[in-house]
Amino acid sequence: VDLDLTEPGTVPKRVQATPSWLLARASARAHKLLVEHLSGVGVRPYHYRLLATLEETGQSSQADLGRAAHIDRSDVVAALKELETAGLVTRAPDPRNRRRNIVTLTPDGRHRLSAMHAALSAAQQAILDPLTATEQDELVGLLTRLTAAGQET
Amino acid sequence: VDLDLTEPGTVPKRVQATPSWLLARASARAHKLLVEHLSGVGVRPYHYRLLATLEETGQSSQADLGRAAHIDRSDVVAALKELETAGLVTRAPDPRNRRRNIVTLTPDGRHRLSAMHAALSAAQQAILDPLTATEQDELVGLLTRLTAAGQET
DNA sequence: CAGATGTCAGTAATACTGAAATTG
DNA sequence: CCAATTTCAGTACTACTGACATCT
Repeated sequence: VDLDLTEPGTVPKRVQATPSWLLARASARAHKLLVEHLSGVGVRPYHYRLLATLEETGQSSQADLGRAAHIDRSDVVAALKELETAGLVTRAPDPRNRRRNIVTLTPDGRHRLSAMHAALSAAQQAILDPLTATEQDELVGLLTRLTAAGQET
Repeated sequence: VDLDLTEPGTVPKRVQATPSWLLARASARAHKLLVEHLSGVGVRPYHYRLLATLEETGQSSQADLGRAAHIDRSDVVAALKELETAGLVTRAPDPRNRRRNIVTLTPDGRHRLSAMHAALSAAQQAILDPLTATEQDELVGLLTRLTAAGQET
């Protein structure tokens, strides 16, 4: 490919230093690295977020899962269907509230989660690699403040 | 069972502080704000990048435009078609190289660009609003280093 | 011939909207 | 009736791939 979207210098001057552009580029790079690392374990970011949420909170309904993992309920359906096909989770109707599905991590799903955690860590290291340890902490702090502010709106 | 969505800690602990997650959230928020501001002027980010590039570099071919604006040439085709329909640019075959189309900003396009520049500025201010001036500079600096490092991958 | 260009069709992934059916 | 849940269908934006015809 002759088009390198991570290269910063050729974009219009009015765009070049804008936070929206820098965030888009940094996020695209991070996402690419994350997808690459997770694909080695056979999952996408959506899958991992759902599985990690499930591991942390135990059984839960799809709606609760989606809220906790920050994934829209309609997207949860599709991702969960794939995870069920892959044998990483099971879904069963909740006898106490028959609108709900109880989603449960299978032993195999729990097993493979450790490899996913490792892949996540490796991806984060690759993402932050160009920065010093101090800069990494600064960036995480600033981004945390920025995203915390966007949570209510 | 009931999860509070307004609290910032709803995502799994393993994901919560990861740069990939923070960058994704921050970028999504920035993109949303940018789209909202630009939609007031009737364009999407792709359109603006192309128009701003055209204004800066003057006439150019679609391939050159795409490289300068960091947009794939196949996506340039679609966006340019929309801009031509809207009367913001014109396309004419290059007599000196008949593979190429020469893309030119129309007077109307040039006129409406100033409103787009204003929309871009407003979006950036909204994006950085939760941070102090010092933090804003820090963030831009860190993101610039991060994206500059992704050049060769 | 290789290589650039414009074009089209299609896909991937995140994110979101609207609506329907079921249940509480 | 109203609200929550699951599900499906569809859209928006970015990003990318493969292919093809044309032209240098």
